[in-house]
Amino acid sequence: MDHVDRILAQWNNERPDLDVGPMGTFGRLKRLTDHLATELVRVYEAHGLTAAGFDVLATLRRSGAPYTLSPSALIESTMVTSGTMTNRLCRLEAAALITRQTDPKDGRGQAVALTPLGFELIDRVVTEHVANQHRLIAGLPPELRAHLDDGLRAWLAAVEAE
Amino acid sequence: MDHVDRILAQWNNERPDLDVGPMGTFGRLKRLTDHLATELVRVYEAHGLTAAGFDVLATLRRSGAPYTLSPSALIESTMVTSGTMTNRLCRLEAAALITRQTDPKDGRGQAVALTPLGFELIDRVVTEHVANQHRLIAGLPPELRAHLDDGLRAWLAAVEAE
DNA sequence: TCCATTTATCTTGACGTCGAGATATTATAT
DNA sequence: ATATAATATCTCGACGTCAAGATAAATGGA
Repeated sequence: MDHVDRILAQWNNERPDLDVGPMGTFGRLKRLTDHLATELVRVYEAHGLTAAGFDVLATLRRSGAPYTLSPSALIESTMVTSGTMTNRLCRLEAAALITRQTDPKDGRGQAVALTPLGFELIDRVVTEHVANQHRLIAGLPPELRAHLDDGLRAWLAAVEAE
Repeated sequence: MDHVDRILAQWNNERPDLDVGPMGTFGRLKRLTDHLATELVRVYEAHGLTAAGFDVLATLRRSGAPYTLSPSALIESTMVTSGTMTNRLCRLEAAALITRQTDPKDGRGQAVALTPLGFELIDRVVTEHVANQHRLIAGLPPELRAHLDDGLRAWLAAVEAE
């Protein structure tokens, strides 16, 4: 009988006509994600980064040398709008963690690249980030974790298939 | 080999020193939650509500007659800050979906109550919302869904136990 | 060649959120 | 009784996000 169960019990009282079974799944998903996001942000902030900044720097870092992508590619990877990406890039550029140069081949395009400073920073933060994720998932027994992974993978595939 | 698997493969290439197994779980969790949130918002917006507004109205509705709670109780239920709740309540009050009255027993406190209009609205929206959740989870086979629920419940309990 | 269309990015305005601090009220200790 | 602490809510400023539209550059067809 956790927080979500109590919510479901309230709905069953007030709206017995509704089958609120799925609401339990959605509710735990959201609540869990919120908690985890809060914990992950701690590490970013300890290094002066936001989740948004981490997202961009990590995408550039894992893309491999020369750690350069177009804004469009970053938008695609991170699932945000172009306005959001412009804003993220402006802040990261101001912090000297990335550079922006116009593509000589296509005057419309930009090349976003990690600076040495940005590379150093994201490499350090990612190491801590992964350790943080290990810590946060440690409370979930391996078998349950495997089941969770199966469910997440299947559901995500179903949702993205549409 | 989904989107998240590709990210993990990139990290394995670039940072083979890191054990990024948990990142797969975190990544699918976030990606799935983002997709689902987008779908849920469709229903709210079809009725002129935001997710924030729905959250408050639903909390009041399921609390039962007289559909009245203090801002503090709403903050507790919805896991937002006091500033956020004040902002939400102002908007809902302006839309005539709730009323705010100072508690006669305690001059510091307020009583937030659904108006008849708010009650009507949230009852209609919740019905559609639940149907929407049924639709979104339909792509996940029952056995996988049961495993997912087990994992979510256990992990949430572990995270909230700290 | 030249105009219309498409593409890539940026701009703007509105909203939701948080954190820190302000204000008002009540509770408590002396 | 009074000062202090605790509580409930609100205010303010900053940030991240989105949607819609603006700008600039490349492409393609007549």
